[in-house]
Amino acid sequence: MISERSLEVLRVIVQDYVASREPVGSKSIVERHSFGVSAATIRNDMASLEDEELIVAPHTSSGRVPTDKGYRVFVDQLADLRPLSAAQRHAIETFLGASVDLDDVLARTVRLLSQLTNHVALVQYPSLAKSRVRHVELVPLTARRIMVVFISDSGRVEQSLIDSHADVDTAFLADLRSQLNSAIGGLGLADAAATLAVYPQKFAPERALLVTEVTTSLLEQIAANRQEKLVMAGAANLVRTEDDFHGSIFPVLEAIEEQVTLLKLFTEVEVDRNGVAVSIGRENAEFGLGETSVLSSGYTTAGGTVARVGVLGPTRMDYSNNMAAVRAVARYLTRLLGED
Amino acid sequence: MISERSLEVLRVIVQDYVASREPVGSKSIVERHSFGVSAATIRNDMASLEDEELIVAPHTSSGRVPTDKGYRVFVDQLADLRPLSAAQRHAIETFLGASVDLDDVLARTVRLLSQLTNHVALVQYPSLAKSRVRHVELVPLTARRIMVVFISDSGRVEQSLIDSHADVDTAFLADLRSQLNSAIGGLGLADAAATLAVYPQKFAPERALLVTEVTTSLLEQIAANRQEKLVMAGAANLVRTEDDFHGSIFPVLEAIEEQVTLLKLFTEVEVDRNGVAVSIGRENAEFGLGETSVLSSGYTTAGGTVARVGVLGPTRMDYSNNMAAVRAVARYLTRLLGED
DNA sequence: TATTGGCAGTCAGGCTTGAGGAGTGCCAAC
DNA sequence: GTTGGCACTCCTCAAGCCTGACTGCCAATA
Repeated sequence: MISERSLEVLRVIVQDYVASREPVGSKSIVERHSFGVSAATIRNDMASLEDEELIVAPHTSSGRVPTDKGYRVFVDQLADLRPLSAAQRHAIETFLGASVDLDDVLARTVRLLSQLTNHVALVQYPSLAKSRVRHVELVPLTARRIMVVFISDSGRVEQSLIDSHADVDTAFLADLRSQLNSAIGGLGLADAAATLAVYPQKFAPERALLVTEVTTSLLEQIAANRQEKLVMAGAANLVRTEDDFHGSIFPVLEAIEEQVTLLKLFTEVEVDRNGVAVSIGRENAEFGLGETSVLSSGYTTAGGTVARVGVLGPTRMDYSNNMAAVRAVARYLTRLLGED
Repeated sequence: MISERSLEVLRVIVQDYVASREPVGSKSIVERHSFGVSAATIRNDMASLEDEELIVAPHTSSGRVPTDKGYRVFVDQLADLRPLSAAQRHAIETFLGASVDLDDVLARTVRLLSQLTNHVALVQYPSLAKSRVRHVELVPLTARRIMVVFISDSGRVEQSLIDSHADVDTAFLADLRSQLNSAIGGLGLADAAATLAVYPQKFAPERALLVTEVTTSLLEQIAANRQEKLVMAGAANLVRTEDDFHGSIFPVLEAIEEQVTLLKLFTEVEVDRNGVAVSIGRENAEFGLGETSVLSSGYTTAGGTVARVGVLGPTRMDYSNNMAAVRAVARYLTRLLGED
């Protein structure tokens, strides 16, 4: 059984190690914190923490370092989210408040978050998969060329061009547009796709070809964009913390560019009591990220779709501060995009 | 005066140094290449190359390493663009050929180029500033909300939403749309902006407010997007080549995320006889990129606007191969986007 | 005049050694 | 349960030494 004081020892070990980058020993603990007991007693506590595999000694007779499990206990039980400073809050509001469209908001968000935490920041675009059709627009550009625009209620806009087989009847196109909108407007993407698949059948043969061209284009947009999208910033911070990675940061950078990996990580992890999900070290080993931790939180758009925003850094990071930053940014995003 | 053979010696020094990462000495040169003279003779040649500051010895009694000036001479006079392998050509065609819209093409391009060269690849979006208005679309979404879409002839599409002061008259909106298109369709952006600025004056007071809202939104889109855009991939390669950077790669990664810097570099450099611009080492010092080289080439879109595509890596890189890759990709891009 | 072989001098990098220091584990005493 | 003390372990750093690689110069040669 782990005593109350032992957990307190774990807390200061995590804190001191994160701050100093050096294994922390019993003596330095009694010097820097007022436990009211001697170093020998701390040593006994450390021995039981080591039995529980919460800390480990890199080599005989060195100070101790938290294990992944130790960080886990720290995050779950010991860390209190340090509230952001007034300056930080102010930065969030002024920096994000100034943005206009969705692309802009998310681009600013990653930059801001990477600066707040000094780590790599990630933002997931609102999922198209879970959102609904807000509007479809067909625009004749030239005699045969049509632009097809698809707008979801999460604010994403996709467009593509089609070159029709024959000259386009503008009046019919306007008609088709409004028909399409009443047919699939408001539907979820899966339903919309199902509807679109059989849609051309209703039309006379001479029209069906054009309609098929349009619906095909829409289906492609829906399908191609089921795949999620991610924005990233602050890769330079990885280099700064390079020493925290036992091997090279090469695989980490690779994993980051391979967005699929991160999206999976982002979506798999469960949110804790603070609304922040934390995945630590070896928990990410399958992704080539065995020495990194990922913090993430969700934000909600007007359409009610949820996406994630988070931070990735070495296991040895300041969880208190970073969790608070992630949570604050996610909340602000929800406020900004939700009232839309 | 530099003899013909001395230049040949410079060539093999560059080649061997790029390949081996080690300073190259006179002995290894005669071993690996058939100059038909002795090491002592090569030493004399190397002495004159050193007088001209084309090579330098990192320390007394070590082999020589090319200087920035040496690389410059190599690139300008000695490098022949090694043609791409059949596999590489094939990769370009299949990988880029499969893409659909502009975003997709450019996203694939950077990834491809970074794989072909094993360095950081960069692609600049076709400049909005030099392009023309292809089409403007106004879409009523709800009673008061309008989506404004702006399409340039370079293929870029921008959109934003406006919340109108009052309910929107749909018929008038359709009318306004066609009027706007005939007013600014085909104009360059500067002209379009000038026209839009005074456009609302033509309307009756009860209409002017709505028109102003629309034109303001369009002007914002034009203004906000004069600023260029850049896509990047392959940052992990920087880490792989970390040893080539005397200091840290931190400032390099920072400079890369600071797109303004790169855009300046991209546009300032002049193209050489091969259609590839090369900026070497200290030539980039002002950008914090004193140890990197940037290769770039231009591509042209249907609208005739020119943008750049390129590669960034350590000064010690395989110029022959990389210049060829950049050129090939740029040419393919021109073919792909030009026929649009 | 261009080239060559030889030789002395220089320096980086790797290896070994030894001293110093930090921290533990254990034990006997409180 | 807590404490002080002591022996032990192992990292870190600096110093010293050796080896190998390469140059620069010179006198001889074609």
